[in-house]
Amino acid sequence: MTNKDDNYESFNIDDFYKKYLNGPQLFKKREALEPSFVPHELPHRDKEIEQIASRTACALRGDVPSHFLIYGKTGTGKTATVRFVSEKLAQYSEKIKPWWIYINCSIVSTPYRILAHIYNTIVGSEQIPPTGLPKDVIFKKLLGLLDYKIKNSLCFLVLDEIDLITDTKQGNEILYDLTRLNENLDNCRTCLIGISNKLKFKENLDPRVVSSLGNEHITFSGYNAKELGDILESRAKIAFQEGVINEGVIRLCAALAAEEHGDARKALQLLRKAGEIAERSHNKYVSNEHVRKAQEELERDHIIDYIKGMPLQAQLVLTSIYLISKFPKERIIVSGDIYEVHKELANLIPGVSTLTRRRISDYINELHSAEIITAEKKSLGYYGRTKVIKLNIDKKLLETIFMEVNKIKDLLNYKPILIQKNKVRISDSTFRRLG
DNA sequence: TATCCACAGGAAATCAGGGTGT
DNA sequence: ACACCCTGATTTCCTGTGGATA
Repeated sequence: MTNKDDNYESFNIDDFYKKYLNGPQLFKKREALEPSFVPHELPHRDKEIEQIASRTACALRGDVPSHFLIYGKTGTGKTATVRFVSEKLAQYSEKIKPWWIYINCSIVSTPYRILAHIYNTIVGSEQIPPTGLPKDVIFKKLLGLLDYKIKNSLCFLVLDEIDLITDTKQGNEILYDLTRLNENLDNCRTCLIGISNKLKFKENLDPRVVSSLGNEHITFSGYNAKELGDILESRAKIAFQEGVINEGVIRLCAALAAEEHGDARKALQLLRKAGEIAERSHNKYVSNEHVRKAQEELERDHIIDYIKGMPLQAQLVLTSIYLISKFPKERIIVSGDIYEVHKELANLIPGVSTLTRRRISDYINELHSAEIITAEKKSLGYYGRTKVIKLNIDKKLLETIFMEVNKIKDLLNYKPILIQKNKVRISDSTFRRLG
């Protein structure tokens, strides 16, 4: 929920709704632009559809496909293609239709929950509680259920964003267990399909898992601008009223999304947001200007959501960085400074504990990979090895975000002791001298 | 050339909070 | 009531390290 629009001195909701209803209606079916929408056709994924179809086709003859992996960056149609093929496969399955169970590892992220999710999906209710039982008990229950409920048939287990669980020992273990499920089953067979955004995720995969899962894989490449244009066009026809979208708008959305890695999700988001902006400003059609605004807003929204969704301690780490960078004097921010300032801030808020260096270091890394800050490892010789941190986002934007976070808004004018005393770990001149 | 700074970051352990079946 | 389980956040313990300095 964003409430940018209701910050007026007095907002009249009745007028607003009346005006809204009388305004132009641009959308016909907005869902067609959502990431979860599975279209009837998937332009420019013929090769990929064919590969997945041929890997899984033996299911039609009662054979068991071997496990496989799918690689490709976000918005290249991996999940949509799998869903598309699964529906087609069901159409052609004469006797018993195979089961398809989708597991999104960004949500269902622990071994216990993966097992519970599979079990609960098959029985159709929450029979396994969210926590409390031993894992092996659930595993045995699941084996029994598969043999009983999916008798003489096949169950596809699709693990989306599988790379999110392979960085831990437990994650690897559950994958190993899942790949060997068939050895413990009598009547039912399973096929594992792993979907990953990261190409190099195999690196921290258990070699035993690689051998049964990773030998075969399908790669989805990004769409180029023309292909994105085709996708947008076919979706726009479903989503918008006639005449709302012109070709230039589509080309612009496609070009902007192609600049990333050919991300269709991004292209669709852009188009949807542009439509919303046009509607909000009572325009009858979408213009290039709306698209550019949409891009800005999406970027902003993304940052705002991310920061607001961070745990308080992470927000405090970011606040520390903000406070150090706020004071006019150019200075180098290093991890040690952040640790000190965070300690001060944590002591100012009741019920918040200070963290160890180790933990702060993890938060710094997280902020770096979210591209909110840049943290560059630097060796300063006799002055040690540290990370040099820079704030990547606009300070004003950060202020407005933090003004809405109760525990933090009062800290925004706090002057950290190391600023007060003008303590500098590594002086600017030293830093410059060392390059 | 040995030393030493100021951390980085991996692995395992711990803790609190929420749960289980008996 | 009890022993035991899972999870997520964090701590503890630890080894590693690039390069200016003595």
